[in-house]
Amino acid sequence: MAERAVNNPIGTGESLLFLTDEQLRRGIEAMFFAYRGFTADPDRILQNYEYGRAHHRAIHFINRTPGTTVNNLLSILGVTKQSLNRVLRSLIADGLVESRVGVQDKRERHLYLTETGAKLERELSEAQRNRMRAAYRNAGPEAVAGFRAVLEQMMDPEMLRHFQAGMDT
Amino acid sequence: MAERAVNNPIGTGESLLFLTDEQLRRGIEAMFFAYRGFTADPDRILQNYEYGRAHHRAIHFINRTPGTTVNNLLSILGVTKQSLNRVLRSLIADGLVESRVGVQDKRERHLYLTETGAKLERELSEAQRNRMRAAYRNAGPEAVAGFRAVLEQMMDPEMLRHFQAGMDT
DNA sequence: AGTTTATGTCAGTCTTGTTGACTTTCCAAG
DNA sequence: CTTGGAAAGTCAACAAGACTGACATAAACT
Repeated sequence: MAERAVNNPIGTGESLLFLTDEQLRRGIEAMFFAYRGFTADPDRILQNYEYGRAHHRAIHFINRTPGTTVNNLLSILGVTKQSLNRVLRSLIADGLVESRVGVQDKRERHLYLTETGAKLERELSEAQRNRMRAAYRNAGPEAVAGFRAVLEQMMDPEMLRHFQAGMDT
Repeated sequence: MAERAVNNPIGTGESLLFLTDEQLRRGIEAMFFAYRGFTADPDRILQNYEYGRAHHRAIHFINRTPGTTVNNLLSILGVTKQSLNRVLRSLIADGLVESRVGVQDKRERHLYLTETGAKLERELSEAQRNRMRAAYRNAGPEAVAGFRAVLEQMMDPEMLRHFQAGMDT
């Protein structure tokens, strides 16, 4: 087994993985450089609106789960409520997000995109999807499955929970 | 073709890719959540040293290419020199990085990790490699190849250049 | 000699994260 | 029923790390 592994460092067959520090380092740098590309297009667009990445994240997840509460958004984004609040305040003031007091629990605020908010969301996600689509196409179908599998394994358990929660919506 | 594509959205066979916005959205969120996991361990460690992610990045690439110049580091990291300078200044002051005046071109500063710097680098990269290794193992060999292929496709051309430059070192 | 390049620094701003203190609302134990 | 704590959200102040712009120095190039 050890011998086969040496001959097939990251073989595609039935061999086990034999991973050198060097190969792992390349994976790490791939993540670093790719994430830059991943955020580049939305970042460019956001400058025209005087918003930042934090606004993009809020808009994305409010769009994914309309009516989500501030608290739920907090645990998804992993920031403090004060930090998120500043972002939400500006989005609400600018009329991109609507905040409705909860019916059952009046402490909660349920968040929705307005038509303006949905329009920005589409502009941002279209740019990001175009890049993702191009990457998927050029890499091929098997690569996409592998990409998703490794990324899932890289998540912390709670992040994985949030990720999978978005599957059944 | 359209029919087969519908039946095999991201088939592994000879079918072309048929990508719904929903599938692309999952890929986008996978990147978001996975990047958090990717940086979680180093971030935790860095708190003990009163450093941030910016210091980690500098340390990583100085370790990858010892003797690199400030200018080269700038184009890899994609930040302004003022921003990088603040980070380098503190690392040099704390004795983790050494800056040597260039021999041929005395305007250049060549950067090296000291023994202390190399020690922190090992601590950080070990944590990050462990996570990457675990993700690779759980996802399997074919997944790793796909992961790398998609990430490369996601990079901007200049990032890809820097990424590939690190292959032959 | 004059220009460009590589680096460093000062000052000021912006985004986005943090902690601390506060209000409103809900719920449950006495 | 009341009261005290927990939960959700808001306001204020601060810190890290990015940015721009201006300027300085030294070395290299033309």
